[in-house]
Amino acid sequence: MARKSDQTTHKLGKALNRKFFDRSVHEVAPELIGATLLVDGVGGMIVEVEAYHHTDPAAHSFNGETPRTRIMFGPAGFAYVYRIHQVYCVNAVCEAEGSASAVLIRALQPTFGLDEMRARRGVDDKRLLCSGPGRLCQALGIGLAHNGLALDRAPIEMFARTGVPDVLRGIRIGISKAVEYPWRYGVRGSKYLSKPFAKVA
DNA sequence: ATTCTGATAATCT
DNA sequence: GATTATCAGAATC
Repeated sequence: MARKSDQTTHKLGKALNRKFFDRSVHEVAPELIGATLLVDGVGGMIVEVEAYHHTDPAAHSFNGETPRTRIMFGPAGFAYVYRIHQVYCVNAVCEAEGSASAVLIRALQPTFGLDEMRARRGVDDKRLLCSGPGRLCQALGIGLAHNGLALDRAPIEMFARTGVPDVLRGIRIGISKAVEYPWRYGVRGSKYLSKPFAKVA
């Protein structure tokens, strides 16, 4: 059921390499807004992310390395995938090896492979394809098999944004610790956010 | 538009 | 046995 508007693409910047991620999460997270994430050619523009720092009680890495969080303690530029309830979430590991910081990818604006995403998700509404960390993993076919994969090698591709979008900042969602840290970023007015941002003056 | 509840499984204590 | 960086559907404002 792809309509013409579904096939609209956006301009892709240069491919992101590991160097891009080897900086503070607080620099990388806002710059990922407007970038593009594809897995096997399916994906879209990132419209919402959250930063998790190793000094942050809400981060999985806060209490030290465990088998699950091993990837977060490795070098930057790799995918950390974990399961929560019945879905998966993807993160981009940032900063130097051992810093255990990552950016959670929370929502995409679907642009490539709409039909495949609809088939995997079992819904038709474009707004429900990738508007949430679990939804976008299902739409792109991401699972535990992707844990530890490099973000700059097949099947994963990431591209820089070509312009600077209007980026909003706010408090993170769905966590119970360090609730007040304003480390969520998103595109102002996007229809594809997992939740609207609270109004800010 | 906001709030709630149950599903369901790996991980850690 | 407790916890969880979620989702969908239902109920209520």
